[in-house]
This record gives sequence, C-alpha cells and structure tokens, in this order.
Amino acid sequence: MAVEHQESLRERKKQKTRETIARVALDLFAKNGYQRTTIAQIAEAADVSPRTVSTYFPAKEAIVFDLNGDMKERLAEALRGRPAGENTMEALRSWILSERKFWETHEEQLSCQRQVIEGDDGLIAYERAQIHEFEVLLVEALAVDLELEPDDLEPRMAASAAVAVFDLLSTEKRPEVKSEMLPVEEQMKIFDQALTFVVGGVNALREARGT
Amino acid sequence: MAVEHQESLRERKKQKTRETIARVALDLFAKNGYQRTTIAQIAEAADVSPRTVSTYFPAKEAIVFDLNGDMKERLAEALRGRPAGENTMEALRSWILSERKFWETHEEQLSCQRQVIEGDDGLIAYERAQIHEFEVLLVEALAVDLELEPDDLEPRMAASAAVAVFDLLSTEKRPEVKSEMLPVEEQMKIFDQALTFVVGGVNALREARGT
DNA sequence: TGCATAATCGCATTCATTGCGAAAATGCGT
DNA sequence: ACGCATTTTCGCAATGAATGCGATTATGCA
Repeated sequence: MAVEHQESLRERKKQKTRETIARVALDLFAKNGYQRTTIAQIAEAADVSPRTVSTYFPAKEAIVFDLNGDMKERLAEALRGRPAGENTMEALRSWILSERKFWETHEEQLSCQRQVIEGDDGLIAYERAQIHEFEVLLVEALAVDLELEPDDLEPRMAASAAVAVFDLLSTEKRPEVKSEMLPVEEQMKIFDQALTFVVGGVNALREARGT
Repeated sequence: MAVEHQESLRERKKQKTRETIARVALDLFAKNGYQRTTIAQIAEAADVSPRTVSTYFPAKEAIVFDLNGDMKERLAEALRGRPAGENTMEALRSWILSERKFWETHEEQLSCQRQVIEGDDGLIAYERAQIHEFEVLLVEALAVDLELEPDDLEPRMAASAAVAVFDLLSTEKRPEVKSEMLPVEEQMKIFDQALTFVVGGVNALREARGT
C-alpha cells in the first residue's frame, strides 16, 4: 500500500498481488475466524507461497488493515498542506469528506473488516494504535494552531475529541439500515457539533485563565 | 493480578511468583530489549520453567503490564460505586488521586516500564487498547450523567478528553527532574483545567442546540 | 533474443503459545 | 509426624507466525 506514483507494469502487478492477498484473507477471516485462519491457507487461496505473503505484510494483523493503507499519510498531507488560514479542524473536516468517497466504494469490505476486527483483541489493539497515530498528527497540528506545545493540555484534549468524532463517524451506522454508513449531511452535522464542543472547551479554558 | 481477598498461603505464594516473573522480566526487557528477551530467559531468571511463565501470563506483552494489574477494575469500581450526586468527572478525579499513591511507590518500575513500552510497537498498541477500555468505562458513566446514549457524541468526546488528561498525568514528568512525576497540586490543577474544558464543551453544545 | 533486475519461492530456524498428562509441592485433617 | 487430596509446576510435543538466505523464476527493456 505504499504511495505509488509511477505505474510501472511491475508496480501494478505488485499492487494487484497485494490486493488479492488482502481480499482473500479478509474473506477467510470473516468465514473461518481470524485466529483459525493460517498464513498457509491465505497463501493457497491467493495462489502464492506462504513466504510471499510474509514478504508483502510484516504481520498477519497488517493484512486486515491493508484497506486503510495510506490513510495516515493522507491525513498528514492534508494537515501539512492545508492552505494558510485554514485551521486544523477545518482541514480535518475536508479530509474526512475526501475519505468518505473511498469508504463508500468499499462499504462491504469495510463492514467485513470491522466484523473481523471486533472479534479479536489483537486486532482491536492494532486499530487503537493506528488511531492513536492519527491523534498524534492532530496534536501537533493543533498545537501549532493554538500556539502551544504538543505536551500541553489543550491540543491534547482537542485532538482526542477530534479522534473521537472521527471514530464515531467511521463506525456508526444508520439506525434503519444497519449496513450503511450515515449520510454525508448527517456526518457533517455531527462533525460540526464536535467542532462546537472543541471550540467551547478551548474558550472556557481561556476565560478561566483570564479570570 | 486478580483481586485477591483471602490471603491463603497458596495465594500469597502465587502472587509472589507472578510478581517475581514480572519484575525480572522488566529488568531483562530494559537491559536487553523486549524483542530480544525470550520467555526462556525470563523463566531462567525467575527460576521457574518456561511453561510456568506461560501459565501465569497469557502473552509476553501481558508481563510488561502486570504492574497496572487491576487498574481497570478499580476504575470501574470507582465509577460504579460513586456516591449519589457525585458525577463521573469527580469520581475520576478522586480515582486518579488514589492511584497516585501506587504510582509514587512504584515510580522507578513504572518509568522502566514506560521505557520498555515506548520501544516496541506491539506494546504501544497493547497500551492503547487498555486505555481505550478505560475510555469505554468513562463513556458509559458519562452517558448516564448526561442522560444520553454511549453512542452519542457528547459522552464520547468528554470521555476521550478525560482519557487524554489521564494519559498526560500518567506520563508527564517534571521539567526539572525528568525522573519524577508531577506533584499532586500540579496534577490536580491540570485535571481541573480538563474539567473546565469538558464542561465548556458540553455547555457550548447545549447552547448551540438551544439556538 | 538475452541480460539485468526484481519477484517468488523453499527451506531451515527461532520463538511464542497451547494442550496434555506426569511429577512435585502444598496444605490440611488425623 | 503421616498420608491424602488438591494445586502448582513441569516436560514434551505440536502448531503457527515471522525471518534470513540463497535459489529459482518471471519480467521488462535494450
């Protein structure tokens, strides 16, 4: 899932192989359980050798998260490359919007992925670690916004709240059609509430300090 | 690290064995690295068989976190058993105060633990998963306070902010004496700022809704 | 076509983890 | 102090993930 620019023939083939492995693996995980599926079975289903699976993925867990691939890099880029005057929360908002397109086109796979993750503590931990990396990116960006240090309380709280809303938006499903994610308008309404919360928190803290 | 009431002779011995394993393991991890230390080495250093190490701990990672033991249970208890009229944040505040006593008496071990954790991605993930469990407890308690559902935004944001401050308080060290944790007064001052943030956020959200 | 390069593979090794049954230690009543 | 029931510890074997290394095969380009 590395960011590939030059679509050399070789590269495309590699991407296809990686994608195949991840896809059949997810199927097997969903059907037979994550723990009960061995690398050997995945290799066979993907028609490659077990050794090849291990060269593509540093760990069994990583296969499950191949879908999410470059998310972190894209978030980092969105934060780094945000236009002057646009703050972190605004950048996060538009990043979520752009990620949504991807989510929509992979809704089934993602829901399958979620089911697999929830069934294994190791995968849950892996996911939390990934989300924590998002949080670190946000802390740094927010610290710049607020003219504070990443170790300070405000950027930390703001970032954790931001991550909380991202988490909610990624996993929450429509109450009626449990398989479908919330519609955009709904998501953005929730995001704006989160924004209100964060701004309210920051302001409250500033007022208290001013006192 | 199960909650032991009856201190039967056998139980005490078991606790001692567990504690010994965890202690020598932490030493080895710190000295030689987590990955480079094998269960066999730990077993030898603790003077038990490798098999015994595995019966005490479900995974190598769990050895590192033996110290933290019943923290989650204690938090759950603190939230469940809080006096009527005391809200979640107040309960969390006094829980942190009571945990501090433990932290103080194990400062060296905890700092050693931290060093080991930061050096391994798997351990970082494991820790994030534990912290996330704290967050789930807080979400549920806060949802009750706010008369909302655990899936709603406000308890989630409040809980994630609460976890952020807990995280900061557990890891932040005094700027002068890097090895010592922040003094109580400092910690409580920070906690109260977090409280201000959360209350400010919740109020802002309510006002926005009232509009 | 032929060659340089890169992808795959096979094999062997290390290590964590688990099940199972045996062996040793313990605690308790007599 | 003794013997028995229970619990803890252990040894052994098996499974499976992950990795290093060198061989083998496939690929793309001149």
